[in-house]
Amino acid sequence: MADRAQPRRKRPTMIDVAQHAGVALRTVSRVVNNDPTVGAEFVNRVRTAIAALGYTPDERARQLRGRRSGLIGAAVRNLPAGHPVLSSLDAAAREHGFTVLAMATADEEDREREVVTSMFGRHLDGIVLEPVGENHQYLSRELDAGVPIVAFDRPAGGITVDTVISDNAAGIGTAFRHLRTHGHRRIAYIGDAERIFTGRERAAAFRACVAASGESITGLVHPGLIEPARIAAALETALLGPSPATALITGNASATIEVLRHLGSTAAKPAIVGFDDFPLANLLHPGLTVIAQDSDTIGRTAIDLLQHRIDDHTRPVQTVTIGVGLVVRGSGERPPPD
Amino acid sequence: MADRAQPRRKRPTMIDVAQHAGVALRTVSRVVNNDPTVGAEFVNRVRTAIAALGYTPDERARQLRGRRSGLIGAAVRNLPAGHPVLSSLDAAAREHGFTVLAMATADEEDREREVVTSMFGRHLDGIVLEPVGENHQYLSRELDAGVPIVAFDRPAGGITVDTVISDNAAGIGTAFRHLRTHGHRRIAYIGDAERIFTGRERAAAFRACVAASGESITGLVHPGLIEPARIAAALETALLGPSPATALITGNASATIEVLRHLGSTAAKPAIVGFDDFPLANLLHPGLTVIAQDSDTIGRTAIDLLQHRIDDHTRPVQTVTIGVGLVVRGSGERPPPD
DNA sequence: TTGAAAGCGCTAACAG
DNA sequence: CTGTTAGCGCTTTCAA
Repeated sequence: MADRAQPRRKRPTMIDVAQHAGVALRTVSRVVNNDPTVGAEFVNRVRTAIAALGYTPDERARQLRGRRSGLIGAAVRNLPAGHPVLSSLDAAAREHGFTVLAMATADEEDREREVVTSMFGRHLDGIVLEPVGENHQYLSRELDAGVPIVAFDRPAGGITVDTVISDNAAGIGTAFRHLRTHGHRRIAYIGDAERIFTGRERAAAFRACVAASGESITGLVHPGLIEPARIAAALETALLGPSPATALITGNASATIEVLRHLGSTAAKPAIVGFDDFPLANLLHPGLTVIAQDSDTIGRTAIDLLQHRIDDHTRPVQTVTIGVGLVVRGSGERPPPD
Repeated sequence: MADRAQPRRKRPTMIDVAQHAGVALRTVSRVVNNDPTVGAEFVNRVRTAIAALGYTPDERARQLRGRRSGLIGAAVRNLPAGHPVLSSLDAAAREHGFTVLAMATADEEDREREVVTSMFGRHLDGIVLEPVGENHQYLSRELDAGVPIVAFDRPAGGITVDTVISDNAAGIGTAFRHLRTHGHRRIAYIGDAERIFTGRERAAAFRACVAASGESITGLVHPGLIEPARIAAALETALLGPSPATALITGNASATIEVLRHLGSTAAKPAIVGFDDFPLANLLHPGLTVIAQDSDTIGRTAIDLLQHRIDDHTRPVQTVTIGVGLVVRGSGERPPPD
């Protein structure tokens, strides 16, 4: 509380430091940037003055003069709710000497645009984007200007950028075969809407699996919004029809949770393999068998691609597909009722 | 892929736009900032030039000249792992016309300092901080300079700033009374280390509850690191001693999860009330009864305090305590064995 | 209503 | 090794 009321003191600038130390502006700049060609005596004087005045460099001015900012923008859907990739992005970026500046797109296209535009305006060293929607043409100008951009989780539409995605088809295939191995013939899929890239890919892969198995697909595929009523209806169709499913594949973590919630108030005990792992999946009874994305590798790969693009903006654009794993915990190994 | 190889085109500046439109620099600036005192004809010419060149203002230069940045920094422990407050911070900030720039402190003091210093250097409009460690004296200079800072979840040590915290003592009290009401006499606490503020507050509140109840406290209070071995040992002491506990209060979400995990491989079925709610708490059997923090109100309050501080940097510093709630789901209503 | 010129705080050429 | 001098791209006095 001390002196909050005193006249807002102006922050000292490099000039103030130079005067205080009795040296030229340039010398202060050299000391601040650890230029080795400064005499020990001068370094000392400047350091003392900096400490005395409490000087901190103004990043805005510094960068205006055209240095790298050391900042990578991460435009992600949500900041909080289980964004495992963001933490590995952050860790990997740190190892490359970058700081991650995260902003949420709230899964809205307009918001994404605002966020990314604001990042451009700040001249960050690069941008990692979890694209929302289908059209990212608005990025093409910056792309041409050489701004490094990497997309992850879903591709950016209408532009060609380095991209990191999970092997969704392989994941669905693995889940399907796992359930078949455990004796299931009627397997249903409940997942996200197909206007979302991952929802589309996973539903398509599932349809291909069913077709290859020779089963009739009727009543088995349920893409759509993740909301209680829709999920309840999908479950009813899948589990109570004339040729009911004995096993489920859920298309993402939200779908899994909604399905489990609904099943909790039901007698039905289908086998379940969920797409996406989540922290508490092993506390359930039985534990939830999942297809786990390798979020750590996704994050690291995104940063690697960005670093390469920063180093050479002419290198060929690359799409990297990251493998997924099956984590067996019990829910996917329940046999079908005889 | 089109033309990635072409010579990196320089981004157009305001001067380029002015030349292209055949007007003065100042006029372009006026148009960009929606200054109404510009002739319609000029506005048109400038707008056309902007579109033709794909001009975007350079925020760095803009802010260097001393405007508000519209950015609020959020220095939080982790970006991903269940940070509910961050999302409400983001939402509330947006309503105030701010964008949240989130950076992770990784719960390391040095890292926090780096992050916050970098935020200062960027001259953000304010900073919301989840403090790490005990000493935040290094902030006092900026504080005196009038930079608005708000702490949440834990107080910042050694400085006086607006603060938002949950009513930890009330939460523990509620949990304790709830378990007593359900017949428990021996209630144990397993929580975070006491060098952490919330760990300290909750353990202290728990001790006070036990003392008030007249029970002996021996073997009941277990603060410390959240790691399997320590939790296992604590559980053993609490549940298998000469006067065993029949109910548990866990000090935070990590502790709860570790406790549940351990109990899963055990015959013991104590009643449990966890501090902190988490997404899947209601999928467990029985559902987990928790003390839930009001993260939404915490986030909104932090932004409100920041806004007020921005509007008037002389106003008295304020600490706001946010109430917590009891969510009954089953685990906390188990009776003690007779 | 529009324009010319002076900086914001800093780094980068170029001299001394 | 150190100092002087231009700007970076923009906003802002102050004139026209």
